Amino acid sequence: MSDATAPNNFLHNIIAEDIANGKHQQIITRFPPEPNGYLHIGHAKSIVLNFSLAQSFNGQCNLRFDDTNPEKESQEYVDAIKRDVNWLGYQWADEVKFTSDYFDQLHAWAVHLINQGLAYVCDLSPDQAREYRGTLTSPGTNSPYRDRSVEENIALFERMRAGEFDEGHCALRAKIDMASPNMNMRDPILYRIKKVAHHHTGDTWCIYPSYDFAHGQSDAIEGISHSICTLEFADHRPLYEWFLAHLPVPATPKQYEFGRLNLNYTVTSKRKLKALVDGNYVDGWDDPRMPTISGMRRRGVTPAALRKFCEMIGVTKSDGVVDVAMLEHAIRDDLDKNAPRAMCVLRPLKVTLTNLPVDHEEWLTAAGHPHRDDLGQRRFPLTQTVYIDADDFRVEGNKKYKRLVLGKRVRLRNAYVIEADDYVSDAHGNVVEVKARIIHNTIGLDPEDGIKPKGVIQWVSATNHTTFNVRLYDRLFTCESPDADDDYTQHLNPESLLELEGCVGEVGLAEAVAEQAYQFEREGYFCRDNRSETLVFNRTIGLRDVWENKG
RNA sequence: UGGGGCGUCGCCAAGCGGUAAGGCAGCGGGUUUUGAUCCCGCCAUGCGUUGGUUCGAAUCCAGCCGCCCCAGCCA
Repeated sequence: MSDATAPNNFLHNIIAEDIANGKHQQIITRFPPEPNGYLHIGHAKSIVLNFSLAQSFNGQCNLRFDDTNPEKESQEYVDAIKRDVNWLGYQWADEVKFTSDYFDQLHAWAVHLINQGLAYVCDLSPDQAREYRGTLTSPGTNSPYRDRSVEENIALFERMRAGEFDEGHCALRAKIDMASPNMNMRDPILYRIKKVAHHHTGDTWCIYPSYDFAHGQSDAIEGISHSICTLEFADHRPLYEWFLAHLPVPATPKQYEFGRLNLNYTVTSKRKLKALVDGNYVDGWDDPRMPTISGMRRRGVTPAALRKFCEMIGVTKSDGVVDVAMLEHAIRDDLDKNAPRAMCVLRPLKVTLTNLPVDHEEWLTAAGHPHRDDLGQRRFPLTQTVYIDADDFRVEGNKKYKRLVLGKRVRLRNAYVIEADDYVSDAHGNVVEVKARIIHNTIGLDPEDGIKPKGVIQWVSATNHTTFNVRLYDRLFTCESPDADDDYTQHLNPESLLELEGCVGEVGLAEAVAEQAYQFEREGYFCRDNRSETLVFNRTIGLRDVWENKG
């Protein structure tokens, strides 16, 4: 990444020290999603963290699918995740890895533990196991199957693998300490029976390793130097280390935890996002209102903006809630610098320029971007009738209103200053047409009579333009912390999507490429939708607007 | 009432014993053919709290208080 900086977070410091004191020469990190849903902005934080850390130290970052639970996983998610990581701007080292690639090794290590007398097949049902586990404040009780002989355990585990038992009939557990104050050490499950086909290994297995039994060892197999995960796994670290200490693993990776991202006004729980999709509250995982990477992409958010945001928020172990305003800032910051400008009228109001002939067609040019010559120029025609936004005309103005007012002047952006002389209204009193005059010799110049316009408004030729629909998005939730409420759907914003039809823009917009950002001047940033057959623009985000904020 | 983690400006976050960076938001002003951008200025005598150590503490020690996570054969 050209914008890859060296964010100095505590993990960066730890790695720098490990290199300085010779503990590691080669830094290898990994991003290990379970393919059970689409990636969201919380994953983006982890992706940027893992890849940028590796880049900072000339190391590598692997992409490993933590696919130990075939019931929830699918190839669709695998494909989507790879696409999203690449789109964010990262390329993993070597080929994509799967925890399921290590199932043979993991199984052999399970047998190793049994042979060491450190694992046993337990016949307790899930319910019974819960009772034996004890509670947060009281120790558990040893399973009655805990002292089976090595031979019996080997035989039973082999029968589990062979499919002789039903799901839930038994499980392989580590023999650690049922009285441990750390719940994870109370004889955790190593393997459970799941007679489910796996998206990557098919029906080769009917027993699958648990997250705990698979993760650290997979890290060891890949030579991961720093295994970074979120805070809720901190309690698993002793177990992670226990496996590495009791197994003949090729390396000893270290686990470090950081605080996951929380964003106000949005949900970042994969479960809840899936419910929004399944409940048809949104138009799929890539609905532009979703905080998923694919949703933000479709909305028009750029990879650079997301990376910038991730660097802005930092990485610590404290769990806070980041203000979406920070995300919005990162998006505007990138788009302002890179999006070519164009004029677009969302709610067209006809303006007849009475002192121009009916067939007038004057081609004007404007810079593609106010500060970037490399973005070229654009051309559009000025004709006798043009459209301006209905909000940009008032019969009566006031000191604050800086647009067109009857009897007053305003500048048509990139064109002439005009003065409104009259207007036409319909039966309901709505203004349907404005009659105005151009002030001659005002392109690039102030009126010769010294009467300057108060403001500038965008416009589009009424006879030569591009017509399209525009989707205006607002935040999906009206409450600041929808994630905190199980009944979060009650906080859904009924006005999160407003589709405008018959919007008009510069002629050049007809060739807009999907996902390519534009700034529609005075309105905001938009990009052509990447799914619609017809011409549709999604509003990524509006311009920062002091006027609006003050009502 | 067990274990783990965290508490610095409205939000995020530097700081690691020498007298509180930065960003976001906000406020005030300047430039501007986008009420945008850009530019300038303002914004924590105080770092959860109470004591202690020290010439000196956000930083060290002790005690409180508050918040988050853990009792899936989920990850």
